[in-house]
Order: sequence, then C-alpha cells, then structure tokens
Amino acid sequence: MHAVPSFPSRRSAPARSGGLSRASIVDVAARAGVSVATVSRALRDMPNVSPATRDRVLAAAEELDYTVSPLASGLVTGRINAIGVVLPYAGRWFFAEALRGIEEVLRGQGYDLILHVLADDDRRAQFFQTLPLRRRVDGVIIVALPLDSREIGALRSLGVPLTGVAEPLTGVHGERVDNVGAARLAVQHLINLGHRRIGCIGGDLNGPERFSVPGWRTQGYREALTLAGIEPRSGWERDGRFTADGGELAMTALLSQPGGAPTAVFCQSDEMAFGALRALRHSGLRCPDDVSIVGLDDHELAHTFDLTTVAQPVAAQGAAAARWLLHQLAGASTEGPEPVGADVNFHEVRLVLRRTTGRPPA
Amino acid sequence: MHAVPSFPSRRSAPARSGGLSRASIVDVAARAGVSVATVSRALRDMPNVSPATRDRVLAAAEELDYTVSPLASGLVTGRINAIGVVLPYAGRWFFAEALRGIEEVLRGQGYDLILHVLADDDRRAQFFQTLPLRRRVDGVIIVALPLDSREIGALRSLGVPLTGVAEPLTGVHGERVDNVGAARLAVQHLINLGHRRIGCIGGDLNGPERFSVPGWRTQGYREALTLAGIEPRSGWERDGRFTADGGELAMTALLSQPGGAPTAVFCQSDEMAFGALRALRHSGLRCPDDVSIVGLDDHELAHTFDLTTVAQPVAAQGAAAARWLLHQLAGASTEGPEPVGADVNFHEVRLVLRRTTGRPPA
DNA sequence: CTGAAAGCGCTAACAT
DNA sequence: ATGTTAGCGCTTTCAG
Repeated sequence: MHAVPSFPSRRSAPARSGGLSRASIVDVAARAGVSVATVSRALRDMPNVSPATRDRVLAAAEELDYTVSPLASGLVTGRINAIGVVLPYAGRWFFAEALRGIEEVLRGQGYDLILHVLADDDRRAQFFQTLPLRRRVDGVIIVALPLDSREIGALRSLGVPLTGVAEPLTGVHGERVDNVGAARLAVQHLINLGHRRIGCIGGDLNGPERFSVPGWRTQGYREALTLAGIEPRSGWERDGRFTADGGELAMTALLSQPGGAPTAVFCQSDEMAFGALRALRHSGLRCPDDVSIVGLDDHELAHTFDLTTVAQPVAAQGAAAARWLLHQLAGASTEGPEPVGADVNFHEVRLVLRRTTGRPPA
Repeated sequence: MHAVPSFPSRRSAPARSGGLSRASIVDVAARAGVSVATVSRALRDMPNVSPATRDRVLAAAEELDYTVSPLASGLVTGRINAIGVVLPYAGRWFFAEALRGIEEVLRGQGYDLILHVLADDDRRAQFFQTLPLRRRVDGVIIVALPLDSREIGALRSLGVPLTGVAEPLTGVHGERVDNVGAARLAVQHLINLGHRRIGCIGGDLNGPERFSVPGWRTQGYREALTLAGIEPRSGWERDGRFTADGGELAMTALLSQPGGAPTAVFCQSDEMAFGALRALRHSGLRCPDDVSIVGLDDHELAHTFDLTTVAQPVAAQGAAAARWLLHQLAGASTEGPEPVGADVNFHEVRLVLRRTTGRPPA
C-alpha cells in the first residue's frame, strides 16, 4: 500500500510497533549531517544549536516523518509523560464530564491520559494489589473515589504526585465543592419557598462504599433545617443510592410516610431527582404543585426535565486537578523533596431555578 | 515518610518516575543469584527455567517489590501494551458506555487504555496532524467517529491495527448495529399500533459532521413507512442534532406542521426523545395519549422516563472491538503481513416496550 | 537449563 | 556550537 522507497533503519524492524515510521534519531542525524546529540537538542528547542543547524535537523526529521520514541526518551529521563486517571464508574455523567476536563488539560501539555475504571469490588481490589499504574505514569488523578489509608498508601508508594476530585482523600490535594454549603443552598431555597416539611434523598451514610459526600450533604440538609427552626425527622431521610431507580424507590417510601409526606424533597444528585420525578408521576402527583423537588449537580439532562438544582462545575474540577498535577511535575525539579501542599481547592456552586420547585400546596 | 532501608539501585535515581520501587532486573538477578537473562525468562513464564530457579527468582522479585519497566521492555520488543481510544464526545452516555466495555477487556489482558477526546474541530484537526498516538499504542479503536479517507490513511500510517465502533469506516473492521433494521423495528412498532402519521427526528443528512448513522436510520424509517403503504412526507423528517435540546426544537416544529402534526414520532436517539417529551409537556400534550414517542439506544435514563425504545448494546460493541484488536495483535506474529479482515460484526437490537407509545388518538 | 553480551532509541554528561 | 559516549532497564541471540 504505502510504498517505502528506502528503508531508513538498517536492521530488520521489530515485528510491529510504533508504526511504519521506522526512522530513528540516527537516521535523522545522518540525513542532516549532524550528530544525534544535536538532533536531540534541536528537536527539543534546547539552547546551543545554531539556527541553521536547527532548520536542517527539523527538515530532515520532517522528511523522514520522524517522531521521538516516548519509550526510549522516557527510559532515560525517567519521565513518561502520562497521567493515570482512576474512577469508579459511579455516575456516568459525572465521570464523563470530569474526564473531559482532565483530558483537555493533559492533551494541551502533551501528556497522555491512561484510564482505569474500577467498575466493581473485584477490579478495585485487583487494582490496589497489582498497582498497574506503577512505572507507567508521572501522576495520578482519583475521581470520585473514597480511599482508605491503606489504599492511599499504596498509591503514594508509586512515588508520583496524587490528586483527588470530588471525594476528599486525607493528606492528598483535592478539587471539590463545599458539599455542606451546596446542600444548604438547595434546602434553603425550599425553605424560602415556604416549605417546612422537607425530605432528603441521599446515600447510605453507613454503607460499605464509604463515600463521604452523602454525609456532608445530609449535614447541610440538617443544618439548613435547624437554622430555620425546623426539627429534622429521621424518617424523612432516605437512601437513594445515587441512582435514578434508587431515587424513585426512596421517593415512593417518602410518599407513604406515616404522619404525612413531605411537600418538598432535596435529592443529593440529579439522577436521584429524576427517579423521584418518576415516582411522583406514577403516584399521580404533580410537581411542583403537590411536591417540589430540588437536585444537585446540574446534570446535562436536568434542563430537559426542568429540574431545579444546585449546579457544580464538574469539568472544571477535573481540569483544575490536572493543572495542579502538571504544576507539581513542573516544580518537582526545582523544589524540595515533597513540594506537596495537601490543600483543597473549592469550586463554586450555584442555584439553578427551573420548574420543579414552587410554593407548598395550600 | 517511607523509610527506605537500603537503596536497591546503585546510581542516583532519576528525579521522579515510576515510583519508589527502584529495584531493577539487575537487583533481582543479584538477589536470586542468577543472571538477568534468567530473571527475564522466569518472570515471563518462558520455558527453559528450572522450577527451583524460577521460585528463587519470583521470591527475589517479590521481596524487592520489583515490576518490569514497560518502557524498557517495550523498547526492545517493539510492543507497548497500550491501545488508543479516540472518540468525539458526541453523546456522553454512548461514549461512557462504550469506554466501559473497552476498558474492561483491555485491562483483563494487561493493556493500557490511552484516551483521546476530539471535543471540537480544532482538537480533531490537530489530532490528525500531529498523530499523538504515533509510537505510543499497539492498536486504535475509533468510537462513533466518521472519518474521511485522508484521516483513515493517517491512522493507517501508524502501522497498527484499527477498528471502529458504531460509525462505519471504509476498509476498517467495525462493530456496530444494523441501523436500518433498528429504525425499521422502531417505526414498525408504531405502525403496528395503528399509527399512519409518523414523524422522524434524526440528524442532519447533509451536515458537515458526516455521521452516517442518521442516514441509515432515516432510510429505515422510510422503508418501514413504504412497506406499510405510507407515503413519507419530507416535512415530517426533522433534524434534532442528536441532542435533547435539538430534539425538543424538532418536536416543537413537528407539532406546528401545516397539514397537522404526526400522531407518533421516531427519535433516532433517546436523548432527542427526552427533548421531544419536554416539547410535548410544554405544549400541554400528553404522551402517549396525544403523541407516541419511540427512541433508539436504551439510554440509562430511558427507563426512568418510561421511554419505549430500541435497545442497542453499547458496552458490548466496545468490548467486541477491543477483543478483535487484541486478537489481531496476538495473531500478528504468526500470520501474513495484512491479517486484517475489514469485516463488520453486527450486534443485535431489541424493542423495549415502555409507556411512551400507544394507539393513535381517536 | 543458564549466562554473556549486544543492542532497542534516546538523553545527558563530558569533551572539543 | 557540536560531537562522543555511557548508559536507562530490559529482551534476545548465541554460547556454553
């Protein structure tokens, strides 16, 4: 198919690999009539290369369709120009969005993004056991994954900078939102509307997943209530498992609560809110006329379903994490051994008013 | 923090890289009292290593917490154990789901997944210009991305096997569904229900994106109509840009069609169907009483919104593509130069009945 | 069954 | 400003 006039390299090429572009730095050097060292310098825009030489090298490289082998250069420099991203596949929307933000930043800086999806407990256990990231990345971003200290220790043993998105990791830098504040914002909106009977659909506070987010959001919910002089009722806090189906079940339970149902419900994620909306529809109840619903996320479909919600910037959190990591890598050479500030960067949330919240029924 | 009793390697380690686990194959060899060649063999389960020796090597490796450097081994073998996945970020759900299927297969075989998101035209152009996958992957999976022959050529020049998911790529192996058949299935369902006035919301057939999927689905729509003796009306085919908002706009337009609105609409994606549902709601129309809606995908939220749809297995398509690729790589050594069969593997679709379709209004 | 040695393609001293 | 050379850590002939 592609006729190769004369084969650049002198040996029989490896069976298959980086492509037909077999030219090596030696070929470029020969063609440009300089040494490989000069080629290396010219290609990386290093000082001490005369403009004329540089041009000649660049031309030769171009003609031979040459690209530096990341393997070879990584082997000597010890940098591999790749970042590992690990996520649990909990909440597709969230993860896809965070990934987009991360990828954009990484690509812009010439870093590869190596993805690890810890879809279930087995994969997760195996991941921490074998640590497949070892020797393969210059840094790691953990997205929406709560880790215990043993797991964090394992990751630390990689010897590369770490950062977390959404879930707090003790001792690790993080990008996230103030979940307590976000929840309070949502619930306060309900209170402002005149609601006093307000339910909450969140995650299991004592479950094995160890997500801390539901804990905070529940705390925010309670705080808002207390501040308004409303006594939180434990029966009005339900577990929706952060899925649409879970949200539906939780809402159904709320509706048949002894002592009357709430007139408004704060759902700790938009997907659960979608499920709650379905429960309402199937119960013949109208939203917001009978029951108000407020979510948290601003999922891409929240607008489509007219869901009032507290928006959080997901791609931005991912992008910020990526930027932080690259910054660490850049500074690693100049600064001391542990330049890490295990600090947290909080991102803004905002209330997005749509049509699932209104005044309580008379 | 982590006390390192005695540093395995003898030279000052590179500033930062594959981690604290600095032990090299030389260290393992020394510890096991064998040569590096034997270590290499033992670790890769090659023949010609006595069980006793193998055990000793394994133990030594374990004690030193040794892992093979993928860079070093890749450099000599020419295999890098990574697969590139490139996708357009068109349809978050689809892409996240496909990615999940791909990742699972790749991980199982010890391959890394290197992600490239071609979010906009700039990134896309840049991608094909610089080909950042070059020398970095053993194969490439293209998800839901239509490519022209120049772009396919560029990818081919990588010299690694290629495969496509969802969108057909001429001359490239692919995993997808029969889009014509899927559309016919959806529309036939509406016809069976008694509908004769059936609209279609799809993508721009002449747009710059060159997606071929909308073309086929539209063809399937027309075929089903024709087969039932119904004359397709061009005014009832609208572009919904494969987004919820686009679907809403298209549905609104359909509703104000001169000569009356359709009683049923086939949406070429579930996300557009969600938008169409919103248009109905805002027009005070009920579904399916006034207008029936059928989608295509079986998006994770389709169930939540009771959407009747034609389901396609997305993760399975991704997984199949990954398996095909690995199979090519495995066979590459034994077979001839181009072992590629640029064949297509079709995946089954099925109608999922829910509550957005019913008999036409009397 | 095991070891010695030659690189893979590149970068980083160290010359010049 | 440019060239020489010694490896980075591993796999792989080729000899034992």
